[in-house]
Amino acid sequence: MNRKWVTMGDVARAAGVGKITVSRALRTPSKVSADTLEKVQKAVMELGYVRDETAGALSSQRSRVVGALVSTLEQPVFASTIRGLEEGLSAGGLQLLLGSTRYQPEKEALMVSTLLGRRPDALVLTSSVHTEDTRRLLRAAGLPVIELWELPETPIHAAVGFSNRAAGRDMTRHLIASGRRAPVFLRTERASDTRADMREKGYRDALDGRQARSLAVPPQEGRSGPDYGAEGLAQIMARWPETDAVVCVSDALAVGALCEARRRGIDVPGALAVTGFGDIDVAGASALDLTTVCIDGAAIGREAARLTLAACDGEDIRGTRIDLGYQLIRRATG
Amino acid sequence: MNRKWVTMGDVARAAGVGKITVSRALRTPSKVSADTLEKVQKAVMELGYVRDETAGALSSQRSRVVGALVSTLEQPVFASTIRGLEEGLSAGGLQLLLGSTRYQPEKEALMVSTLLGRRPDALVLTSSVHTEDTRRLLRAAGLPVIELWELPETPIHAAVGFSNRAAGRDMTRHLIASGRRAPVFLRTERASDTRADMREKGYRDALDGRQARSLAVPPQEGRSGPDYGAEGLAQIMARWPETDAVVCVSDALAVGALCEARRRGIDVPGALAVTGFGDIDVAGASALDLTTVCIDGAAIGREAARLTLAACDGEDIRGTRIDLGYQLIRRATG
DNA sequence: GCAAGTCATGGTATCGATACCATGGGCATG
DNA sequence: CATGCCCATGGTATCGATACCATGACTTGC
Repeated sequence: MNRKWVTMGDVARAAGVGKITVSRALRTPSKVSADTLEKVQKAVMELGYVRDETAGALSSQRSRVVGALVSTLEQPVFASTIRGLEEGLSAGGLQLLLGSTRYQPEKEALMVSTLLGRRPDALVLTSSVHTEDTRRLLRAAGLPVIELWELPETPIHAAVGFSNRAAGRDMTRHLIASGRRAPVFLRTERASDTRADMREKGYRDALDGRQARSLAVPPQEGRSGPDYGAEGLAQIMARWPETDAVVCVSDALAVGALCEARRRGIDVPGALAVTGFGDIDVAGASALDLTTVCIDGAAIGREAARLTLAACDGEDIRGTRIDLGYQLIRRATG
Repeated sequence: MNRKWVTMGDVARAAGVGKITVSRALRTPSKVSADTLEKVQKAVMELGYVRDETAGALSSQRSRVVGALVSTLEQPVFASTIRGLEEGLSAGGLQLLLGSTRYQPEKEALMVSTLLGRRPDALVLTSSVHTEDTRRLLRAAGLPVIELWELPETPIHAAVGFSNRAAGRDMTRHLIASGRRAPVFLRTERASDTRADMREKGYRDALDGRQARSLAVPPQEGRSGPDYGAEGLAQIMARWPETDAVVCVSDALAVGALCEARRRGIDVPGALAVTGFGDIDVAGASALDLTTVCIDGAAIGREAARLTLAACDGEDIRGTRIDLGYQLIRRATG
């Protein structure tokens, strides 16, 4: 394999100018005369030159890379968030370096450290609960950090999201207001899924003294959200037969729970309400028609990109908290 | 914001050794005595040192970064592919730099060029049809390129995937074998979605002379797969009332088509079969129970990672074509 | 008409880590 | 005991682009 790259020096020689002029022509064309700009562009085209951003990052101390960490990409709303983020960043000339923690808190510090090795200009974390190791790393690095999907009271620097707790509370209140007496919260068991924790807290808020019941299905390799939902519903009905509503932590679980309920001949929504979270694309399909909470993942990503660009422009974003809210979508299942 | 990073020189001073020894202690610990290794590690911990991979990449001419390009992350199987890829790469000490083309062919060359700016050690492209610009860039860069999700006759270097055409053909044949006479192919209209093109070709192969009918719904901002599926079904029934099967290019479309059919009181699968593609997690849920083609996206990603690591180790991967196949999942809708 | 200022351009040092070569100590071998 | 080799370590040049400062040409204003 050919391992020779054309360098800025080659371009400079071909164009008959100094290297630095080539650099300016590409980075800040306004600082170069129209004449030389043209010569440089011609040489760039002819040689097929692609600037080495790594070298540029080293000398300018600005990498034009933003590191992002998500728990998983396989939840569609996170994928949308990343899309929004990537669109916004690339419009501003920044690139995205992606890592995933797979809900393992001990991986977070490791991944942050790996990302920091690339000297990103900012970091976007899709989570707001961090280990002490992670916090130490972030403090030492001293770069802008933007947290997504939750709104901590005191973000590290800035946060974009909505209140998972309020969303869980509103959904549960809605169920109670429409006559449900014994709603149960259904989730998967994950040590560091604080978004799920907050939704569950919201559920408990709404119950306010009444009996709160929560079931957490342990995740297993090779099984999917709907599997857990189906299994969870079976366990719930076995343990608490009087249950008349299941508040699921995600749409995937809700779809599984809903189908399992129907399979057992339980009348939904007559005898049992089932609600989800996220409003995935199939949630509104008429065979499911799931009552859920709609989150605009792409908007969260876009807003995060906007903040990131501002921070990279030197703006002080500390203390910014942007609440993008959520929307309770009432459909057929509750 | 603090913009000062601890350097290798700082660590060397603190540990009382030379910089180069620190480099070796971190990169190839076996080449350093146990004694100095310990001293270096202690200094690293105390100073909170994180190696600057950018600088390392510049001097070693190996970035330990792999660029990946996908059409979209919002299709769950691509998300799984990326997960598999990322898991495999990070196990081998490589990082993933991600870009997305959003099905716009003219964006591909731009994105490839942007990725090449980071001097990746290899490139993974989730597509096999490239513009001439892209091919020129790849040739000039001369790095290993791995194509996913399709199996071109002559891959640039290596390819991992399955035959979309065979999958489309098998699904259609299955429908014909079970007595369907007038299957219609339903897809979204995207200029460069060659995977959809190949599935459609397979559909035509299976019809072999009989009348092939295909409907392409134009994509619009803010609408989702199920929307297109529902709309597509409506148009199909209006234009070709005798249709007794709809072969959808994706599960998301199939869910929409299925629900729309039911809403119209069409008996599925009695009067109409509906099939999908991808086996998304909710496809198997009993309310849908969709007949579809299952693709192991994560396996494609893992296999791609394996090849990438081999290529980075200097192995010649040219000509490798790995067919991971697919599985026709027969459920209730056809 | 001359000082002051602006603009385009180039030279050189620098960013932080690694490759390459050099060096010196310790050990085995004859 | 001398030779030779290996191992651990360090010095210096280098990767490719940019920051900073300098230079010279040319314009502007009184």
